[in-house]
Amino acid sequence: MPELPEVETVVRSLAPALVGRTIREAYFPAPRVLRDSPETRAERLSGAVIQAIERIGKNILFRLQDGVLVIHLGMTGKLLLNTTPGPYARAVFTLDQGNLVYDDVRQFGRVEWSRDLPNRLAKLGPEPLDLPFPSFWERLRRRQGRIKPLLLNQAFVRGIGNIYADEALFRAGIHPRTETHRIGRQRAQRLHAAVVEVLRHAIEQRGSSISDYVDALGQKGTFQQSHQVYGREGEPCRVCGQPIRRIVLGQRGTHFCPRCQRG
DNA sequence: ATCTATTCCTGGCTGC
DNA sequence: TGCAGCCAGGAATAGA
Repeated sequence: MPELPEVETVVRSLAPALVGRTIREAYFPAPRVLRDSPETRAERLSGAVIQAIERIGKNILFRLQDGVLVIHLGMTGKLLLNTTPGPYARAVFTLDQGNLVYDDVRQFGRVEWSRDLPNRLAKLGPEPLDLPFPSFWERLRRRQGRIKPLLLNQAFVRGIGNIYADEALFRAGIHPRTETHRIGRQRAQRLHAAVVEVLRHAIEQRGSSISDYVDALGQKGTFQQSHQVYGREGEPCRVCGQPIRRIVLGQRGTHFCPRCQRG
């Protein structure tokens, strides 16, 4: 599952190879990834020079002269450099040197061209690694509901997904079902620090490879080895030995330690 | 406006 | 061994 650390790793692995390259041809074997973006046409992309590559939350932005190409990896999306397109290639960009293949088994991802920044990106919350605690606290105080779904809400902060929400809550010692208004300033401070710490650490480890995540060079991340709760149902907590529990919260699998994380 | 449930999609499990 | 049926989940969308 590509979340902020995985997408950041993909961007870092793409940038040296792609900045300055020209897209010669764009081909979409599975137009579903274009969703309802009729303006994303191969003719428009042909001849475009990639000026910069950035990450906004979980989105990858390719800055072109006259617009921007936005790719969201969804659940199983991969951007691969210089490979032969396989059966799940959904978009293929032939470059002046090499190629770039967007591969996505489940087609939850999307590829979208836009002249300006798409509106849905403008609606996203701030980057969690660029959000000082006082702003985080201000935003948190204005919200209702349980804390885990809020962390997943991209309008609250952008880039956190199911893995890092669970991992951050464990590190902060907060039960995922905790009502947001019951989190005081001190616990909020612990949560803010935990989010920053877990994301930074995961980026250093080049992300988590749970099922099939790899970067643009096909390399796996190693942060899954540092997971404290995600994917560890029934295994002993690394802090207290209590078995890790899994519940469904906000329609998402949620992992936590019943002893270390209290409501 | 804000929160919650549903839908999309398919490889890989599980269990009979 | 084979196969039906379920599961994973990001985010757009609809409903409360």
